[in-house]
Amino acid sequence: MQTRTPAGRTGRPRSASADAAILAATRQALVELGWSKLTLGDVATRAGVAKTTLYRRWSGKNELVVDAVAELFDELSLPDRGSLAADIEGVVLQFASILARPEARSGLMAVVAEATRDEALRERIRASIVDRQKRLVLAGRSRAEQRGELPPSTDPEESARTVDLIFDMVAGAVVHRTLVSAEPADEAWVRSFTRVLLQGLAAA
Amino acid sequence: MQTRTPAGRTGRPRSASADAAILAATRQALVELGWSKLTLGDVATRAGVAKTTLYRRWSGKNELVVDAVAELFDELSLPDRGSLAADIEGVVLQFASILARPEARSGLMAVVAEATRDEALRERIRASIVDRQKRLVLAGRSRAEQRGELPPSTDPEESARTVDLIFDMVAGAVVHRTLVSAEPADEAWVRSFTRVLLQGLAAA
DNA sequence: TGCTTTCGCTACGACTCGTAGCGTAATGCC
DNA sequence: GGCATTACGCTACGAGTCGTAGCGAAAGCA
Repeated sequence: MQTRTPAGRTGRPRSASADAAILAATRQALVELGWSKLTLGDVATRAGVAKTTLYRRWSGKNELVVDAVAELFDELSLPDRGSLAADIEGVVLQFASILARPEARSGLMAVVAEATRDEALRERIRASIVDRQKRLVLAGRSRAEQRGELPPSTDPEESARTVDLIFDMVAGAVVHRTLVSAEPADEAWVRSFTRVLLQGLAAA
Repeated sequence: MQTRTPAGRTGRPRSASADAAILAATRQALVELGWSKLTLGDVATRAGVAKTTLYRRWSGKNELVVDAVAELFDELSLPDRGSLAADIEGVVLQFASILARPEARSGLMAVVAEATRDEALRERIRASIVDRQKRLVLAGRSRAEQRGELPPSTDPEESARTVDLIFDMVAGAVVHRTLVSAEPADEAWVRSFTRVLLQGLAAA
């Protein structure tokens, strides 16, 4: 993923199956060993490639794990469940089920931690994980506006800020619940969360 | 912090100043090196103690950093600002200013990541950081109830669940905003956040 | 058939880890 | 004051990981 082989390029092309094998091996190693005990040499062995092959494609552990984890979030979708509340509950449950998987838990938090001191890594995470999933917030809002559950957005800048805020609130709450409080984000919790998010604390 | 010298104990007592020096050195190393490049040998040198002394008190890097970071959150307080909204805004801004410090950013996320595979570490984090700050949510609610801004809580179990939910929403949103989105949780953001938290998305 | 790039393999110096062993320093108990 | 006990600083050690270099073979393209 680091440097795709350009189209008009001479020489032996990089093996596409090696990429897939390496990313899968990375996730498997995250499950069995966790972030700190994961070594690139071990990943290479699991994937059946040489360590040097791995270093030719990824500059280090951080970048590799970002790519391995990013794929997990692509399965998120926003099926139409009839109401804004139901739509939110649905996608939050999906998000929670991904975060419940050990390869996502240990990998995601670790790269975020590393990203606090690495601007390029932060950008990579934002591009390949965060921004890609903001589509869900946008889709949910436009659907709610069509239903009349939310007033149509006017100011585009204000609108973008709101999307960011919602995303931070939803993703942040689920992550904190799952990883810090270490309690499951189950249906009961998701219902309570959605109620507060939509109607506020005062209404409860 | 690991094993305080019991009262009626013979032999040379552990140096209390060494504890403080080690924790301060750990925070300094977190600022300069970040989590992944922080080594216990380096921390020992910075603190002016032998590496073996450090290992006698903490079993590893994880436990040491938890203790070093936990101290940062003890300065949180909940001054009475007159209304629930103002109280929340105040404490969220304090929390954001702590998370803006590099020693908190890189240290906290990293130990949370490690804790996904270490039950004892998770418990240590909960005891020394998370649960200790839930007092803020409790204080804010009881103050709001006295003001009449919130209905008095009846069912104690339901009440405890709500406290946990609020805590996950507040802490999660600030952490996500600061560390993942990498945008400052400034006054404008905090005001928007508080408005959604109290009145809900539908009202906005 | 040449040219180019990737591949697997081996080997390497540099570094960190966590522990052990030693002699010394500081305290409580008799 | 002397003794037992524990903490301390220091040094050294094997084990493991890091990221890179060099090699010959393989796989594409002109």
